[in-house]
Amino acid sequence: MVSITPAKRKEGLTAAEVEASTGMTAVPTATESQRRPPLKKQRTSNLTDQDAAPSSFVEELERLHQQTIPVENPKDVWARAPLPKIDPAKDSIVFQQIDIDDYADQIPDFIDNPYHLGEASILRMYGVTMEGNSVVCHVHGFQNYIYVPAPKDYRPELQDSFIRAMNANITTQRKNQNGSAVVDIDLVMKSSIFGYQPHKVPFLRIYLRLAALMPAAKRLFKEGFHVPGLGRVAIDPTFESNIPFPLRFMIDMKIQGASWVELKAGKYRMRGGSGERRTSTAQLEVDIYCDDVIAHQPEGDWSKIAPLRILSFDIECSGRKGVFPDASIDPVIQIANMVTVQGESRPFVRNVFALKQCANIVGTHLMCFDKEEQLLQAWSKFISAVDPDIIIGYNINGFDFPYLLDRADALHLNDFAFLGRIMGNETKAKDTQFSSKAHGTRNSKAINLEGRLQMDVLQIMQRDHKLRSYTLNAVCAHFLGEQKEDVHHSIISDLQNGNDETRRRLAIYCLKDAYLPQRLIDKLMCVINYMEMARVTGVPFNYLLTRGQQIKVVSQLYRKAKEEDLLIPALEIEGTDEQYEGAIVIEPEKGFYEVPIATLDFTSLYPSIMMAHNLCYSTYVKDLKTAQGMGLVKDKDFKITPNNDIFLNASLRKGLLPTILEDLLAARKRAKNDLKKETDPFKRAVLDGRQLALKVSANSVYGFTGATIGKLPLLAISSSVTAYGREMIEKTKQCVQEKFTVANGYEHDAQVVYGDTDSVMVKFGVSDVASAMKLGTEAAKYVTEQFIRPINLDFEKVYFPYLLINKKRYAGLYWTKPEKHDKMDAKGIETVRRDSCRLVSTVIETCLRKILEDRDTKGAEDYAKGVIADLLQNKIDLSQLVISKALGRSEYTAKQAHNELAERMRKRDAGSAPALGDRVSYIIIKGHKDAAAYEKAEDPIFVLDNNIPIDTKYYLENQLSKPLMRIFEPILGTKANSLLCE
DNA sequence: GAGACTTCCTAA
DNA sequence: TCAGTTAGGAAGTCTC
Repeated sequence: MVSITPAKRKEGLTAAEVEASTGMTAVPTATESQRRPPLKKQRTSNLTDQDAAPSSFVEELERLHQQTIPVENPKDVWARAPLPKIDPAKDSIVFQQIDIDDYADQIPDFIDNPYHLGEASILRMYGVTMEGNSVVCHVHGFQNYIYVPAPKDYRPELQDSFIRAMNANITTQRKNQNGSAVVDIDLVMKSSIFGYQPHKVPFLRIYLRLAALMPAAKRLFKEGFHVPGLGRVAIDPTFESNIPFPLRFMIDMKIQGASWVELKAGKYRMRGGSGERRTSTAQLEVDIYCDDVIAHQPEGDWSKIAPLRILSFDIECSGRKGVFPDASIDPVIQIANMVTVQGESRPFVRNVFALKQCANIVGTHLMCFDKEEQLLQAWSKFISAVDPDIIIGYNINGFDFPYLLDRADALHLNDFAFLGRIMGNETKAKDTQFSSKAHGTRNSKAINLEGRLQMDVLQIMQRDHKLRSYTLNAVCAHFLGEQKEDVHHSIISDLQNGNDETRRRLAIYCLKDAYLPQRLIDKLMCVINYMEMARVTGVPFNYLLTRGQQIKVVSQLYRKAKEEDLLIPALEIEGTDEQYEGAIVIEPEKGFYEVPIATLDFTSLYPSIMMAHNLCYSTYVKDLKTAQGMGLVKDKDFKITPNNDIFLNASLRKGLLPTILEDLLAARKRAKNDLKKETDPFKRAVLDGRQLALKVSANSVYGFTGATIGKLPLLAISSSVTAYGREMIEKTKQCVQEKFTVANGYEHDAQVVYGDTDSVMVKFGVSDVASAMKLGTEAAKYVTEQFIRPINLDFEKVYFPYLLINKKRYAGLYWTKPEKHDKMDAKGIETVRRDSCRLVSTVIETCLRKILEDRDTKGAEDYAKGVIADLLQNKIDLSQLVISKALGRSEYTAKQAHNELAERMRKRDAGSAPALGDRVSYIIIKGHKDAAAYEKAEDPIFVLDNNIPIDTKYYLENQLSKPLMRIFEPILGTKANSLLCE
């Protein structure tokens, strides 16, 4: 039996209760802040009774335990379902592929090998069968290739000479090649996607023996080389020569990311036993020829998801006081693990690997070790035994994995770091950097775990959700409405060095930190949503976390281009800083509107513009002269965009991007329809994830064409899109204001009071919501008729009342039905910004509610005055005053509060100081007169521990006053000033 | 002390 | 070798 201990519960306050009793409640607050307890002082030494008290999490463990089927030995549940007997002659193998990589090796004898290659690139697909067996599949015979336009005098007879010349040059550049670089050349008829080409022209498809030779081949063409019989050959750009090899394979074989593949009986060969040598730890290892892999499109029955095993883990290490743990010194003392089958609600493995004895925990398999080396080795074996498909945790890429690897290294454990599915492949942490305009720069680490997906929940949160803080604590409070029970790192060592009970306490914390990432992933349905994104865009699952937005569009573009014999050039990016004009923002008629304001929106504006006007690389013509040269006639064959760019009409050639967008939007419509009919919650989740992925994908096509630091920028597309958009908004405004007039028999003259990019806000003059809705619907229909299909203006909602503060800043009650408003909506103002302190957002939010919902401006004023009084009397809890900002760069020209603080913190303890990309929290403390804000910023914990006085004047004058004035002024006029003078 | 410039974050 | 877009408010610092 699993060791059962009756939960030893000492009654005590929960952490939240303790916090609540110590915090001050000067601010009656909106929902979000109620979930967040006030900042509490962290104890840094001396264990108290409370430290031995078990947490309420034990109740959760007990619940999980009660659902567990008892087993003799907890390790018995680790292994996967046994592999059924397979007869390769009779049984097909069907699995969901989740990861793919490639390597170079000798091609086995039984594989068809027409070029008699020795060593060649081999693809390796990893996956899981519906029965839950893990699979590694070696795919042979697929050669990487690039295209170049055939040189003018190229003739098929020159092929051997051409290959020899390339080989001579490539092997001289790269020595260690075992065999020649170029395997074969095909002469094919294709055309470039980049600019309209009326005819296909000859291209050379050059097959490379090793995938890794692609950059060398590309470079060779760029630099030029001599071909006997042809002369000097220099070609730039080459085509399709910058795509990752596994993706190339998937595109050509029509395999979508995370989709199902089938290996027919008789077509594959099993490894192990008397067969080929096994190289992986997967249950089933097979070889197959590339053309024999059958790809199933992820639709209908093939939308299902295999019973993937998800391991969530967390480690604790024993640090020294005030110093961040250092793997060369500080031991790993506990590792907690939870293993769940995707789609099931309960982890079937819950265990802790602990250093030194530890009291039992209900429903938890405890493994205690005397030596750290034993602990680490046992955990490594546990990974192989459980054989997880997905490994999750919080900051596992940034901390847990690197720490474990460094620690194993420090202890000279030679057999620890083999955590992937390929035998002999050592797991290492490699520094990586990711930087983009949207997400800034961030350093992280890449961990190779061949065949196992990694989902670092921290990274997922940072990518997908804009939050004020990304600590596990803050994220759980936000999404799960519950707190992680925080153990300050300085007491971890004390707990470890205490007794069985204190170590038990620590283990419970550790377990909960392993459980929470799983809860988050489940709640946000990350696995399903990411899989659907991989399926929709066709990229391998792990690209979604390790790469940017562009690869997803590239994958779709390549797939569509291939169908039409179009080739994609590998442009050298020269990082131009040239910008193009974006969307229009209509000058707002600022003010407080106590009449309904109807909002009309263009649905999927940019995608619909690209579809309506056939904007694409393949329909683009550089200039009029070129168009005339091709005998094209304006209007009949092409149109000139408001940006003065030329694109063909769809009647002459339908663009690829419009086709991709139509497919995406049609697929979304299908998914949404299916969703309406579906009742099974699991299938519903899949469909919902799909429609979301389809929408996001459609919207990112425009951004891709405008990405000047990108794979295939064509600003003619992006700037024409925005130009059309600007024209449309202007026209919409004009249309509405001209049609809805007293002169035309309407009650009032309509007025467009604001509009941004794809929307206009209309005051029809009517005083009730129902009439505004009716007119809004009528206007949307009328305007839509003025545009080309599929452009569509939609009536979406009414704001009433509506407070229009400035461009991109407004608030109002949001109505979609005339009976009752749906919610209060705020855009751009302090309530939705992460860089204002919580005091400001809650005060503004509460004032807005009083003004908009209660229509009680006086109440709002009194409330604001009350808060100001509390602030000046120091009655506001510290947590309300924390300001946070992202540390966006390592060098700043101007001094910045958050950066100056980060630097000071680095001097105190480099390990725990904020890193590039992290959000830095700070409080403005009292300083000498005239001190700049950056001199007065301090770490909230430091302020609390050292009882440093707060600069309340700063919070009043620099944080509260202006936002308050901005919302009160449109209502009270200059009277608003009196608010602050008392 | 005004205004240019830097930085962050949001709207769409 | 990788990295989606522009518009725009607001706060703070720098410069003269």
